[in-house]
Amino acid sequence: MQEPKLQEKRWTKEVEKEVYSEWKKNQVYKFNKNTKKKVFSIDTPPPYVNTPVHIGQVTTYVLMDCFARYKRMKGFEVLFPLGLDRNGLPIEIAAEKKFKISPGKVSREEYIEKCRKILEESSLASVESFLRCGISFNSWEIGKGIGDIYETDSPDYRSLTQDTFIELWNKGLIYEASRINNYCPGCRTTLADAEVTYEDIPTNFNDILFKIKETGEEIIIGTTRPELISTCAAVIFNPKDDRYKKLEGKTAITPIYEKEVPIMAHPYAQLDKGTGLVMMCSAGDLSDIRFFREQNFTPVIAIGQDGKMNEHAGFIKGLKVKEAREKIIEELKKKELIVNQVKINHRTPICERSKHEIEFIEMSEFYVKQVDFKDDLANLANKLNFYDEKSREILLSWINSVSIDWPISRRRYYATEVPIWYCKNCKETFLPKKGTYHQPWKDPAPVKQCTKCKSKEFIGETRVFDTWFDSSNSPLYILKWSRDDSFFKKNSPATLRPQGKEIVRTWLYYTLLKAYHLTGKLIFKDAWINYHIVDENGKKMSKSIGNVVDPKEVLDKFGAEPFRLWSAVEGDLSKNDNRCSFERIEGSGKTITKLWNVARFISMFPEKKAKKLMDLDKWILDELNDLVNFADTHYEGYDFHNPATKIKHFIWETLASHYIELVKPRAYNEGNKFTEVEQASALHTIHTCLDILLKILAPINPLVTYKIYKELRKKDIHFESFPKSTKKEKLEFKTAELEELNREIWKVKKDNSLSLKDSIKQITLDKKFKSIEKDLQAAHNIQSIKYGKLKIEL
RNA sequence: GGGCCAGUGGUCUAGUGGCUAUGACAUCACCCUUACAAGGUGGAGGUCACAGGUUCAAAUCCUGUCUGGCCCACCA
Repeated sequence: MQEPKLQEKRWTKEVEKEVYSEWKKNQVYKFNKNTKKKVFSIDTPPPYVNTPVHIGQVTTYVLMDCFARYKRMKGFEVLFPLGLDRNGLPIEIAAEKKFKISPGKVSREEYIEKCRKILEESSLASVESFLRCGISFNSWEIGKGIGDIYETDSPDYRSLTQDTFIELWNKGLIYEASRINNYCPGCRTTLADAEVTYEDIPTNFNDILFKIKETGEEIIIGTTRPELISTCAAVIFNPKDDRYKKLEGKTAITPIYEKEVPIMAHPYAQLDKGTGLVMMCSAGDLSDIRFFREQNFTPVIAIGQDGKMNEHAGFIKGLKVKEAREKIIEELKKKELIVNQVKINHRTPICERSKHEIEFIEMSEFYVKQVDFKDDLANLANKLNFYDEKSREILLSWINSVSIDWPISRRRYYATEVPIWYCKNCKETFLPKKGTYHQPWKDPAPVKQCTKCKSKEFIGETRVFDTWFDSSNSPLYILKWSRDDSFFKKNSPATLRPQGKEIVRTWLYYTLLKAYHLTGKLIFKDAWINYHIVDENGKKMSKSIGNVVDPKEVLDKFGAEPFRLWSAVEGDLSKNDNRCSFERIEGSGKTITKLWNVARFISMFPEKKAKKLMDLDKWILDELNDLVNFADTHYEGYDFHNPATKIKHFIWETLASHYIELVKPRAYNEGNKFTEVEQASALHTIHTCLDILLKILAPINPLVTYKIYKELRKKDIHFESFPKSTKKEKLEFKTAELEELNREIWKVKKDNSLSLKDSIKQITLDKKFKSIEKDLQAAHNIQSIKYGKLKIEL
């Protein structure tokens, strides 16, 4: 026996800092491009830099780190880069707020400059929580190398985005068209359907009087959008609706505007909704748009890009949509044209980001074809492995619902520019060469002279890309598509895409779509879709409720290891939301302490080679072997929850309470009651146990296992290989039986107010325990043992 | 409107037909036991959301209801 090799009495945050700082300094997880090992690649979600990192986000990165570390121990070279998302609206909005600017009022250069100012301040502050959690990203340095931190607004990344555009353009998969689109007045830009959500918003349902031109009779039409009466192009009723059959072919006159419109039968009108009569306006909602396309009506757009009514709206011109609605209702009331008004909850499309109500406005945008490829995409979705399987449905139902192509151009500034120039004279389009970053609004055109009309003047495109057009490149970027062909060829598809379920319809879908267009294949094999960390009461964390937990607070209070263990133990994030409870995180800390103490205890004993193993030692190694198997198969399927729960139980119960208590006397061997061979078996086994335990726990708790292993073995545990299972031993007794026996003895002593070290005169045991009788006798201080039905005599 | 998932002691949770329903946290009582009071032992606490059905047997299977969460939808 000696002094414990682990000096510190407990695991602390200070030791954590020592460990992760050392990893960062020595770049231990750097990606080796020339490796001979198989590559396991993780297409990590780039966090948005301008919002503080959320506890849920950190939890998902911790789990990704578990995957990465496990794969390293299984002999893979792991590509695990950190990306930072820096494009798009939130940055612009922050800049507008802080510097009181808006597009149009300042030059584009100045506007972009202000965005960069905002980005400088946000810098890498958000990354610190990742570092403190011991996450094994390949690099903590920003760079272009494989595995380095990348930024989505770097010229390197943006040029790749432009390259994908050029390639898709050349393949004929992109076209420009003028269509009615989702438009967010708050963000002042077109949105794709994927960026629109719905909310029930209370609004008035107004019954309005229209006149029939031919007969002079009045009809009643219900609508939530009276401000759009000026754009009404038809009145419809359901073909099965007998009430209105007589109106077929007649003409209705719209109130106030006095416009004559046809009345027709059409299945869009539902019998039981409102009065059964519907006024079809251009762009009141999506069904209107479809109707106009189908009927070949020319839409009249009454709402401008500023979200205000335009000249088509007549007397309500210049008013914002909501004001216009109030104004026209007032006017209709004055003329006694409203016969009824009811408050209803109307399912209203809103912008996912700014929460403004969506309007439908016609604009010219670039589109990526997707409607024609729905079947191919569904096939692809069926080939992708989903963890958990039920998440596949989210993607499939989204693909199924896609009805228009993907509008990718936006009228904003801080984003990747659409790389096109136009001949000023004949409007011929010119795309640049791939490989460099282009800013057509300020850079000269890639050609000197128009190939068609010989003009020498060009206009650069001013529009930019949807941020999803950028984000959906991430796997192409990290695998060096179009940059390092041999690397891409060797390592594509990527292994894993981990991401939140709420961005299945955007990030996951668009990534698959783009990679399919560009490569014809799946771009990753596995998709691990995570649910959310919610607050203690199961409510979603949100800024407005004020229940968002800052990961720094958790790390300051409890440290990384309790947090990491909690992340794994708390629940399976691929199946359910998990609740964030400080009490539970703190509780996990006790397990870390227990582990530390077990290791400290074992470190007091010298290591010995065992000539022969005792049955008790065989038993614990067997138990651990089961645990190795269990962990290995579950880790393989990205399940760390079930193994973590079992490992925790093993540490507290099987190992600490039962095995160590029983083996102690033989390990100490005071008074030489045991032979040298028997003692050696104990000393060998406790060290072997600790080794294996540390290794299976290393992916989950890298800092503490690293430290212990380093102190005892002088090696980096994370580059050891994952333990392999061995043959099962044949033992007379089962684990549950042994544990029950111990409990029974402890209970009898306790009931008789004896100390645990007090002796027992005689015990009668089942014969199956014969092979470990010496250990039982010593541990429980038994004077004599007989065999038969259990009986304890004090 | 359609679909999916869930409902188990105060809280969270395991349990897909079979002993007295698992475990954790919290709570209460007792105990310094040669690594660990950030420990140990023991106790209290549940009509398994509700109603009906299938079965020798139901937390578990079926039907319906209620509640919560999510996804989709052309609801004026």
